[in-house]
Amino acid sequence: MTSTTRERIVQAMSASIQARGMNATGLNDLVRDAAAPKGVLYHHFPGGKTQITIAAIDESVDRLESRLERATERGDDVLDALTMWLERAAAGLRESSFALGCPLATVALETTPDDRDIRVALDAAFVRLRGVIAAGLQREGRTANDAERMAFAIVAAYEGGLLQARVAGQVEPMVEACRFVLDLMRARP
Amino acid sequence: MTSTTRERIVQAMSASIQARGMNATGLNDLVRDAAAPKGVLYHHFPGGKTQITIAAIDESVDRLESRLERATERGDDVLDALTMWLERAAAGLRESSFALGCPLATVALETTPDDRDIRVALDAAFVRLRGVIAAGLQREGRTANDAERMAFAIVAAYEGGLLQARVAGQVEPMVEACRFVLDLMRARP
DNA sequence: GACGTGCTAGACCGACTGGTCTATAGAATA
DNA sequence: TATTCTATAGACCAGTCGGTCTAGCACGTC
Repeated sequence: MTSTTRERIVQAMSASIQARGMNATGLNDLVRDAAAPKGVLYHHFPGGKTQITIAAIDESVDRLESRLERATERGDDVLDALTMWLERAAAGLRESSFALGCPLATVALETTPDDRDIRVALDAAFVRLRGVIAAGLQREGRTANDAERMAFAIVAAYEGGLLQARVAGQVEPMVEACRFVLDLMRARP
Repeated sequence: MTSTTRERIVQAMSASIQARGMNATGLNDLVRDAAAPKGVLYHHFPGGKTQITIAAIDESVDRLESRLERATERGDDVLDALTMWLERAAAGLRESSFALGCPLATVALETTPDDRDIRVALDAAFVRLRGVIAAGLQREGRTANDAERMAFAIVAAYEGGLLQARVAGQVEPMVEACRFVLDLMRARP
């Protein structure tokens, strides 16, 4: 086993959130998937399920952010880079038989305003992802204001399209929604 | 009590899904909110929690569809009508202190492909809502293809924006994302 | 070797879950 | 009045939940 117990637990949580969501993920499932005994949860995550969820969010956004940075900083047109990202996301969704979604969005809809710590982590996560997109757009001459608004819209189209695609069992809702938004943006400098 | 026991249970489920999601809603919560004894669940919903969830989805989409039809069939410009809808949604979100979301999206992210019946109900729900929007756009001269694509994008922007707004604790992500998409569409005949 | 420390290991807990059961009240039909 | 059907009513069930506990193992450092 190359990874630490703690890492395996966080990864199991991320994966299960993508497929089933936070509330449908039991701590027993987690220790089974991570091949760990129950007690390690108490040791590594004294904050309980909330702490594991936040760790999974942080791990997910780290991964997403670096992939997004790599895609948008390659010098090509940012909107083209996002279109390619979209194609790969669609392929991945189909490969998973429409089982896997975005872990951030799923947890977002499972929380109430009382889950303060989780929502703070989620908000910070979306701020970072939008920041990468907006930075790329600004590098291409968009104003800070325009870039931020476009980032809102791009992330929204992706999350909202993905959600419709999963229940439809086909990628079209996600692909069409995102492509439509990206094309309109391209047409308007 | 003006409504039937069955209706009160379905409404309690809809409301709780909006706030907490399906998995965080216990059957005990439901019968408490509906002021009903446990046994009525067995009687009215022999299909268990799944059947209650589907009934809540159907009830929600009936309500949403009729409101959306009323808004888009008034003869005004459809995109203007949707902008007004957006303003009201933003006001409602703020009023709820960012507690209430879309019941369809929440359940969508809590289900797996194994939850076939629920996903079928959700897909049908989104098809109906997109259908109302696309019909309005076609009445204004858009082609069927364009109208459908625009409906994908509008619903996606709404759901994705709402999700970001809830964790951010401010309406901007939803308002900016939707307004941006609607404005771009207006600029392109 | 003794000791402290970081971590593994799994038994165990009360609370709660979705779901089932039987008893019965009330209205409609015979 | 007798019977039937629909719906209410709440006790009850096995299973699972998140979480806690103590025991012990493999390390270093004194």
